[in-house]
Parts: sequence; structure tokens; C-alpha cells
Amino acid sequence: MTTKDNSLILANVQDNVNLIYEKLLETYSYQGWWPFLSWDSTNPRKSGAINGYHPGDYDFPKNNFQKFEIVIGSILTQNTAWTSVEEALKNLNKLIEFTPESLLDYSNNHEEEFKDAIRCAGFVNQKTNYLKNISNFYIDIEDKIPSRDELLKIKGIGNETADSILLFAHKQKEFKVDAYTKRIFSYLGYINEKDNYMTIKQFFQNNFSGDVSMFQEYHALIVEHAKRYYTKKPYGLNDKTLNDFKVKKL
DNA sequence: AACCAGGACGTGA
DNA sequence: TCACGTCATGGT
Repeated sequence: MTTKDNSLILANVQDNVNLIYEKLLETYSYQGWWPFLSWDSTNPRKSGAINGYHPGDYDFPKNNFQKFEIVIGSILTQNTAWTSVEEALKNLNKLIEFTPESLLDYSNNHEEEFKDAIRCAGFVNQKTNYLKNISNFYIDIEDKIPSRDELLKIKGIGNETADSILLFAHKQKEFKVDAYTKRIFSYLGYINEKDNYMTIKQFFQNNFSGDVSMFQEYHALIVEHAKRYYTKKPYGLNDKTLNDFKVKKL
């Protein structure tokens, strides 16, 4: 294969990564992920992703409370359905302010009540510790934006949670990869099923030309799409939406 | 009733 | 590095 042919293929990959974003946005519209905010009963919002909390408005978080809510949610949602996380956040909102100090104070002095509040999100013992860990971290760094490496040193913060926090709480241009991302793009043929997290992350960092807001939107759109066609094996079987973007095998 | 959820960590090969 | 078991709970 000549260099010229190869560069054509690469260009096509870049085009498709951007076109898939457009296709998903056209199909599902803006998702309005994060922060959650639905405890505002005067302004009820749908649970889940479709036409979410503030679709098309990326001017979030508006304050430190919303920022820390995103941090908490990023941990609570680890391997857990988002609807369960919504309940946990609503419960927590009755007990604490969304600040690291308030979370630490309450979880240390009322540990059982704290655990009862987030129990619906599963892994209560682990997540209680993880939430304490990151609270201490945010107290230490004050109002600075954490680096990715700093976040990864915290017990309970892995690759995806770190990118989730950086992308949605701190508006850093870090692509968030999850199991759904891997399923869709390996099915379409752009990545391999066994590729590790950073390989897939770099694929999007290199090929997607969107800004921070579009990084946020792309991830949310991937989740929405995958929930429909990539939750049961064999994955992608009924995915007609992205069928035109499958890599042609030579 | 098994399987999945907007994963991370510890262990052993 | 990488595969695997574990961690908890609720919904389908």
C-alpha cells in the first residue's frame, strides 16, 4: 500500500469520526448532561439522557457546588445505572452541601446515614471511601484545576472517572471513553475490542476536531446511541444509524 | 433468574 | 502488561 493510499484512509477515518458525531447529534439532538439539578421541583427535567437537563447549554458548571456535584456523580456512576445515581444525588442533597468540606464532615460524623443515602448507587463501602478521598484532594488543591496524573493517583479515580471530571467539571478537552464507546467503534471497525483505554482515547483526541463542548456532547451521544443498540450481544446488530460508517474490509 | 449498569482495584501469571 | 475476581444495588 502506498503512502498516498494510506493517507487517504486516515483522512477518511478523521472525516468519519466527525461525521458520526454529526449523525448522532442529528439523530438524538443535544443531550444536556451534567450537572444534574433535577431536585429543582419547580423545573422538572427528564431522567436519563434524551433532552436532558440543559440541552445545548454548555455554560456549566456555574459555581463550585455544581462543579463538585459533577465530581460526586462521576464516582457514583461507576458501573452503575444513571437513574440510581440521580436518586443518590437527591438523597445527598438533603444531607449535605455539595462541597468537599460538607461531604467529609457528614460522612465522618454520620457514616451510616451517608451510606444509606448513596446505597442505591451500589458499592457503598468503596464509593464512600472514594468520595472521602476526592474530597480531601479538592480541599488540598483549593481552586486549581487538577492534572490528569494527580487525579489518577487518588484511590477510586481511574482513567474514565478522571476524564469525566476533567471534561465535565473542569471543561478540559479530554475525551471520555467508556464501555459503550469501545463497543460502538470496535463494531464499526475503527478500533480493536482489546485496545486499552489510552489507545482509544488517543484515537478520538487525534481524529475528532470538536471543541470542549463537542467532546462533552459526543460522549453523551455515544451513550444514548449505545443504550439502544449496544447493550445486548451481539452488539450493534440493529444499528442502522451508523451502518454507512462501517469500515470496509479489503 | 441471569444479566447489565455512564468502573476501579488487587492479585497472580 | 493483562486477565480475572471482587465490590453492592436495582432494574429488566
